[in-house]
Amino acid sequence: MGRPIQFDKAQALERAMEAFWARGFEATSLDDLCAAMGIGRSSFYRTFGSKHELLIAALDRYDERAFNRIMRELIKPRPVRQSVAAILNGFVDDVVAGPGQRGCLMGNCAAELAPRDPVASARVKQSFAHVERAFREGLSRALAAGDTSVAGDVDALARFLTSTVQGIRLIGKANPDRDTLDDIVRVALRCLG
Amino acid sequence: MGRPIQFDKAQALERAMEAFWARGFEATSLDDLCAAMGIGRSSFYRTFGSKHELLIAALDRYDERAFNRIMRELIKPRPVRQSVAAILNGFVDDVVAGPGQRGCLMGNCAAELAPRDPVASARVKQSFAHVERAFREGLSRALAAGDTSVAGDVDALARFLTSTVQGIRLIGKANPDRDTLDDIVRVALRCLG
DNA sequence: ACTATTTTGTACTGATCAGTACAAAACGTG
DNA sequence: CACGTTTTGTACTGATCAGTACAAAATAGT
Repeated sequence: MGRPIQFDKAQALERAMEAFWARGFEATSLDDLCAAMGIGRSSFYRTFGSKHELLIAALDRYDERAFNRIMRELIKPRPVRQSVAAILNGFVDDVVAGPGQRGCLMGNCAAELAPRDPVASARVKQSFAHVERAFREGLSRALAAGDTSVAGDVDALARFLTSTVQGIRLIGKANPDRDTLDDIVRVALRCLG
Repeated sequence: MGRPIQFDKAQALERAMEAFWARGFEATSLDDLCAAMGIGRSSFYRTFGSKHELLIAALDRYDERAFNRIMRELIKPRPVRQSVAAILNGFVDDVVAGPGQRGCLMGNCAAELAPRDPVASARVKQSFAHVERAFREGLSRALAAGDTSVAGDVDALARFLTSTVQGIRLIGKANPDRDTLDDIVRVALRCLG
């Protein structure tokens, strides 16, 4: 009963996530968001509450995507070193070929909003922890299965790889040059043991 | 002749740099800046031109500091591996003990302003290039002098270390935990050869 | 067709923003 | 002490911001 909703909530959230990703939180106005989502202000506030709540929802969506993207590579049946290389090279490909200079939404929010937005900061921290966990589980499973393509402290390696992903994406945002990023990946892979 | 200037321009720029560092560009209002610098709006515009010009001046100042900080360690007479370790551990110390969650001003500006501010982005890119050059020259000099504490492609190592510094500082901004950052440094140092 | 209910479009609100106008203040010089 | 010159404090401007108010529109049930 009542007037039916005329837009898809999930799709609108996806568009909002991309808008925040491309321009950041403060620089994306509500008019920008409404235009990107294809809805009016009324529908916006009724559905998403506030600009800040929308950001948090977008971060949650992004976090899920990021975790799955990494996990999908790590569970492939091959030496885990190859999986890690595929993950890092995938981010390099995004920087060079994807929509320009977006970086990582989580990294962007860490840079822009920490420490003045504790709620967003907590999501960023949580997302980094998820990425770290994905790497840790992937490496750990590989080691337990006798994979000799990596060696060393799995916890430390997972943290290092999380940092390396952020480093690559941030450097790539300022300087989207494949040679530079390839160099970074090549050296980073040496750390696997 | 005329009324004398009642503030120190260099000190005011220093304070402005710290304000941008702590809060970012958009989130730091002109009132914030004037308060931090201890001057009024008239003096501000007469001396620095605009908020954006002030940011660029602050970035230049920061770049010089960052380059010197890294160079100072690298020219010390000791295995270059120790210098690199001192540099990375120095950033970890900053994250853990310094004023909270500022990250790197250049990294923050890359995340917040690229790609919509080409002037600021160019300074960020330039600063990353300076850091890369500092590492490259330090490593290169060490190798030429027979230092066996590193091995491999000096260009690639310099790029990797630049990325690692950004990774550490960004991860540290979201999660200022010494154990995590120590792990990252420990693994990164393995990449030196 | 009329009512109750929900969504939508649009005009509005008060706050805040970067930047400007302008007069008062503080100097050196005569 | 008066004048030219430069700096300073403050009030102002128009634009833009996030969020709200409210009536019109679109449905289901009667």
